[in-house]
Amino acid sequence: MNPEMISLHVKEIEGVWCGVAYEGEKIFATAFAFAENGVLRSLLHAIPFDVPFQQLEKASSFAERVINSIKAIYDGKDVRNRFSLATEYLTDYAKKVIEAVVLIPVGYVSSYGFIAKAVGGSPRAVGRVMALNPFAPIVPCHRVVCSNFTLGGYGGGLNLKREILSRERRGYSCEKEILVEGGKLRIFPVEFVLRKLEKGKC
DNA sequence: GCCATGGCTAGTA
DNA sequence: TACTAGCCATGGC
Repeated sequence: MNPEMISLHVKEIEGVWCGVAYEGEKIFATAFAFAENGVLRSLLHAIPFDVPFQQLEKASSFAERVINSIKAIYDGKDVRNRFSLATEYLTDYAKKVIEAVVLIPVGYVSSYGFIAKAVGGSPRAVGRVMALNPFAPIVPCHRVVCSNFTLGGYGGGLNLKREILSRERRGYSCEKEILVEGGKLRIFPVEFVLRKLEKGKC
């Protein structure tokens, strides 16, 4: 069922602009950036085009919770809030990819290719879903990198992706497998990516 | 480098 | 609708 009115709330916390598009306790899009305009643009791009929206000065407590979670994820904290996401506007394939990415824990990354092996489809298609992910960083697309542990891409810029990953460093050293819908997903310590980046600098 | 890949979108009829 | 061309945050050779 379509929402009647989507509310937008955007807030700056310690230099980072976080935003959420929501109705009741359901999230239609989230975004974060270093500029208010960037966040608003992402939100407006992601919400269903045929639904009216309003920008609120005063957010609900739910929106505050979401905004705080976005900032906590940016800070590299282990956020375990499970919000209700409006995935019904996504294709079945995008839902599968997003459900797998949500399960990648803090301190680990996976690759476009391994996600494609786990849920089906091709690495390129996974990259496309990540590029269109309306729920960044609640759906942690920053934890999806290339198979050679280079960064790949990121809507908010690769510097931002590197920044978040370096905050998520937990000192893990072993890869492992997690169960996702459709199969097993191989995940790797974020250290693999950060080491590769540090080598690249020299 | 180059090409196969596959999901998605916009344009067109 | 249905089809098609073209776009991509890739991967493998």
